Amino acid sequence: MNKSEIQSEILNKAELRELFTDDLNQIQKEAVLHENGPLLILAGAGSGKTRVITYRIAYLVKFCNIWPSEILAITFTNKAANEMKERVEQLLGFNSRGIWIGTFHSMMLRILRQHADRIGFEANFTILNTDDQQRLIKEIMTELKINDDLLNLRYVQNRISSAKNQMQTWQELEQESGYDNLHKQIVEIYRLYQAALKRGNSMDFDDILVYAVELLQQNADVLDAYQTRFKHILVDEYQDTNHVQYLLVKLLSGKYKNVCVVGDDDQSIYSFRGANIENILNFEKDFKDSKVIKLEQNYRSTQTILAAANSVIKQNAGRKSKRLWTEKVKGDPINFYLAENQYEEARYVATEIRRLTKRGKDPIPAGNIGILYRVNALSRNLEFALREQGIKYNIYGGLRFYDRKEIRDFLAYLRVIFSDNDELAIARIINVPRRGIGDLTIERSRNIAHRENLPLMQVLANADQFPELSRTANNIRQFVQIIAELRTIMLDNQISFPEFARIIQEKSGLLQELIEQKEGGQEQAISRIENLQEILSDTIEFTERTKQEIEQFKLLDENFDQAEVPGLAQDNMDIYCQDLSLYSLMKGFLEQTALFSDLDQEEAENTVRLMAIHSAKGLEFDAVFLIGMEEGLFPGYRSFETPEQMEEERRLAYVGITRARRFLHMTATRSRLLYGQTKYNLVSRFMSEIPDEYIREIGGSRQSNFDNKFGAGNFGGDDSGVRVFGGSYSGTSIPDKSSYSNHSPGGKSKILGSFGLRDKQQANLNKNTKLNLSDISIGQSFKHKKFGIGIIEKIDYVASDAILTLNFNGRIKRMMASSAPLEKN
DNA sequence: GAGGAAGCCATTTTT
DNA sequence: TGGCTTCCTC
Repeated sequence: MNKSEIQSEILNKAELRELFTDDLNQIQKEAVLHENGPLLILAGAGSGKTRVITYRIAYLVKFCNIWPSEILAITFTNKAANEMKERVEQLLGFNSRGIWIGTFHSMMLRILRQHADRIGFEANFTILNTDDQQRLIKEIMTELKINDDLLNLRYVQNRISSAKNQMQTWQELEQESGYDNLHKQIVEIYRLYQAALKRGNSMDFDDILVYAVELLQQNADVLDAYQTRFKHILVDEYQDTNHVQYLLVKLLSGKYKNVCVVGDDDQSIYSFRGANIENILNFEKDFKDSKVIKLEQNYRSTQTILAAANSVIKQNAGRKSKRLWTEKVKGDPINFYLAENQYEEARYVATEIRRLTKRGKDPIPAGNIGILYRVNALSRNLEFALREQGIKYNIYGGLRFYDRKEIRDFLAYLRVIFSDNDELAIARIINVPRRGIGDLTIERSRNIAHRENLPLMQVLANADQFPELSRTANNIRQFVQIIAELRTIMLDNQISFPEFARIIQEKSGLLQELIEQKEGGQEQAISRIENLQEILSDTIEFTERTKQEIEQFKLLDENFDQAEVPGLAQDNMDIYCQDLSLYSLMKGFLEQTALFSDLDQEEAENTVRLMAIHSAKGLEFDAVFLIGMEEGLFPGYRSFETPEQMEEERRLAYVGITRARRFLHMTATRSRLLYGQTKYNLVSRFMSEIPDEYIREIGGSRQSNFDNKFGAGNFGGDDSGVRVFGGSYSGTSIPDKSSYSNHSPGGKSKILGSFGLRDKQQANLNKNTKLNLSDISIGQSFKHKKFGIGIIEKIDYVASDAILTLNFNGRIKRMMASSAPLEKN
């Protein structure tokens, strides 16, 4: 959107309408102007949905006598929320502060803080992040002495989380099925976990939504207040909402029914974390008399790219009917490159990127190029090749800033200084850096705290009074001393928050430890020190922002009659920080870091961006590289189990393809070294779903795996792929032999055997396969070193491998034939 | 309680 | 392959 076009301060209503007409197509306009009643906007990829939402908000305020504070707009991420705020402000031409724009979590948290007492919490309850959550669950499991191979931490965490997403309490989960021992154990962990959270006056992320629903369901007055206040509710990315979120939308919109949801069922890619595609598919049933508007004109991609995306996604059943179209040019064909191995694939990507950025006419800026992949592990090979070509890049995803150890440690110090009773935080840092206080001491101190009903910090402060702690009392005193000093500084309130943060890093010894590691030659320490500095700038930024926020609220206060503006008086109460004291700032900062995984990270300046396809949702690039288009990788081997999962993979492919504006490259390899194993994957089925006319093949046919019976041509003896590669990319050397170390001639001939597998389902020539595929059959029994005797119930053939579903005396396990430690019984 | 060796296991991610 | 956990020894 052109900023200068929208100097809305000087626009009267007629002119604004004019502007609407200019900027929106007929259908978008219809969506914006719809006033009352439920509205479903099915917005295809690149159809301008963000524009529609922001215009709609502006329209409601400007033309429909709706106060900003009567609007609730829900986004998928905090980043999206900030962008939306900015764009709405541009349109409105005045402060849009009163509008509640944010994620479900941040908005519901705001509500919960106001009414915490109604659900049995103190108003200053704390939020557990994923890490805290894991530690707590682990503690409980250790206490229960659970060491079952099937009950690993992640699995339990997932089960609890999905129960919560379904609004299932542990009691309800318990009733679900009675006799399964595994199930019982999960229920028991869930029960103890909830009890521990409650005891600590804390909740996890999922709880925020669960408790919000409870609050509204059980308190008619509270529900009525919010229903009355929020005359309009807008929800973005509705296809990725889960059941609890659905309930919240339903509850909050109960009075006026002015709920507008925007989404695209074809882009639903988060079912693994409880997103329910049915929410969007059933919207018309759930909300009576709803209007449906389809945005089908794509403003992003060339015809070729869009046609390819359409032909892939149309393989899915059960979609809302829609057909994206574009007025854009036909554009370049999609390049498919079949590489020998992952090194070549990476080098192809790097060379092509260089070519795009350096081309004479109309070069593509690096910042407009994205490399997307199904699994983060694929980014590693690319890094090397990109560096080799001197291409600047940024990797998104993987370990996030706030998940880093040193950052978590620092935040834990903040929490410990802030509160006496944050047991998880204390346990985390009491021995960081090393102070000679081990697990046993922590455990004992905790027991004392629970026994004596004292905050843990006070037990530590009086360590010498408890005989159990006498051995380490000296070390504990050292720790208590540090915290006490820091706390005094906080209460004295004489220095700024950033200064204080720096002092914490020094006094705690965190910084010193890293400096010593750096001097000892440990490379990682350098970036860790940088991260600690980075968080200092976060505190500076946070202080500034808070200052502004408080001022803006003052301004609102002076200009408006509190009684007149719905919600103003209330909102004034619940801003993060009431003042700029250290205490207040710390409180606000901790709250933010709990919810904001990436304090809307600065967009890196003009660098190529690497990320998992999931993270690319909502983004677009002039040129996109989709790498690793291989069966077993994308679609991932786990998705072979059910048609639903396969459809989600296909939606993911659709999302990936539709990120591209002009150029799209898709790549696969003949042999891929991943997780320490070389695999010979078939080219992804998604490639075959794109008609020939849109594709230009380089280095090999994408169809070869499917129609080539005996490996003639592309898998023949010569390395034609390499020649094309080496020949057509000037400036690149032909890949040296070392690139091929994983690809022996023997390996090649073995690929041949896997061709017919899809049809015959029995060839077995893959050297990785421990079990002979042609020998196994349903009903056979095998011996597993851990689980004992198991019987094969199901065999799913995948590429040159197979997923076996085995029944070990009632326990169902799935394993890959190639790697499962099974012996014939 | 610390540190090293051995074993284990690998999606996707936001809040 | 490599990052993380657990087990074992000092």
